[in-house]
Amino acid sequence: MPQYEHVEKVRLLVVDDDPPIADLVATVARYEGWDAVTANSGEEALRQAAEFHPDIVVLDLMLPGLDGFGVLDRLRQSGTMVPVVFLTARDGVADRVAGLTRGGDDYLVKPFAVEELMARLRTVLRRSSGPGFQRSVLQVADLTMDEDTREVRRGEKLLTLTPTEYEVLRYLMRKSPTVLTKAQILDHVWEYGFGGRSNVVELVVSRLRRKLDDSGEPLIHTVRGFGYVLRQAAE
Amino acid sequence: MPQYEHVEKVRLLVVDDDPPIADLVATVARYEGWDAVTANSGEEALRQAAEFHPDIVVLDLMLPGLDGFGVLDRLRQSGTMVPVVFLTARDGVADRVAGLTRGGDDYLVKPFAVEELMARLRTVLRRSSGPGFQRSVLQVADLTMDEDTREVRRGEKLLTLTPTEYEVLRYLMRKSPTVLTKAQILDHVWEYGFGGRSNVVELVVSRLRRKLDDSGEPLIHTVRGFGYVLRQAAE
DNA sequence: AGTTGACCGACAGCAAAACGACAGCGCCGT
DNA sequence: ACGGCGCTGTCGTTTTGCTGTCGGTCAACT
Repeated sequence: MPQYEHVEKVRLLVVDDDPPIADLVATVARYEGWDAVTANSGEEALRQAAEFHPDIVVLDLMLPGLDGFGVLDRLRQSGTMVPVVFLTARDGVADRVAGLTRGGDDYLVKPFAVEELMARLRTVLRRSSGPGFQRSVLQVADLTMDEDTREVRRGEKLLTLTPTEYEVLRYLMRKSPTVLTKAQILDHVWEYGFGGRSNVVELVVSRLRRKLDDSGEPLIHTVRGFGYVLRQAAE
Repeated sequence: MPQYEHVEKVRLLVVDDDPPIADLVATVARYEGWDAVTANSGEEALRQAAEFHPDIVVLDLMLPGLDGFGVLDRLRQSGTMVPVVFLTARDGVADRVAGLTRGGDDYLVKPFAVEELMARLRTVLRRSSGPGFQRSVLQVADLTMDEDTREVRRGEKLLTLTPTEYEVLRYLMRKSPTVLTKAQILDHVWEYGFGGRSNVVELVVSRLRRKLDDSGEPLIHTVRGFGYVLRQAAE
């Protein structure tokens, strides 16, 4: 079931001065089976990095005192090549971030969706773990999703999905054949702090169905009173 | 038989300003062999959390004084990652609930059914107790129920159950081979405060029988004048 | 054979889900 | 800076199918 396999648990360090955010990320990561620790300041981050030896770091750029850039410099000075995914405010330092993402690192704008962050983390890990990294292709029945090229196919047929549709489908595919509630989908795929009603989930599912269930048997099933599943219909 | 196994008893803190509700939940939990304490205000909840060190918390969001969100914040600030299942009024704070299932927590709308609550608690515990959590599959004779995929099978044959049927069957399976009275089933599977003390249970059992006893020997047996059991017929 | 409890078909009310239509917004190209 | 287009989410309507009530029939125990 898991797409990315480590022999050992992935070790994640989350650095954000807003404890709820740091905990949120750490919690979600632990649910994926990772080891996660948090730091709420740049200084603490350096301490944790030295002790914990993370495989990957989520680093907020906007930190009081020693900021994200500072943390990054010090990390690199100490010789560690640990990959980093940056977090930045929307209108923050977007241009300066661009230069940071060369080494296989990545960045995300706040507020983000947790599934999006986890996907980026998995991608960065995959790319940075040795040279011969392989593609990540999700598959459920005759539906495939290539996370590198963002190509989605039902059988041979190429589907054109909007960003939201893509994210919802990825979540459904990743969790398949587990049944997900609308609240779970909403909470994982939409940005934290999104106020909208779970009605949007129905809508996106409806649009997804039109695109992918058009050709062939339905793959997205409604579990009335509970939620949705993506799976091949069992007999 | 139990899906989630603690070496020690599960420690549950129930927070609700309505004492009957809090006691109801605590009582059911104790009946399952858990340790349970109650708190009727946010302040008391924090005190209890500090003293009792629960493994999981049931937290009503609508509390006088320090409300559920406040309690949650304080809990998290104090560094405890204890998982929480929230209770909310139907048209109350349903919108503000967005984001709560993201960290692995869950929520339930009042009035709820006790078995539903217990099931959610077990799920959350299972998922948050370390990595590599396994599926929860109930089995009685050749009848299986996967609580993640909600797939129910009699032998190979896949059954399609409505939500109520599913809940009644889960309760029967979980308690098998104990005989349950209709009142017990009604009290556990239907929302507390459900008015119709009619023959709904008979009806649902009847519908269940048609779906699952159709193929093979009957598994649901009537104990006339008392109730129902789910078990393989004893010769 | 009578009495009581259980079973279950039929129906109606209702809640959840599907979806069409529209409006706001951001993004992009010019 | 402006205009256009496509994406997203809201609203409201339609559709679906679950749920519980009623009441007649059946089975079991006395």
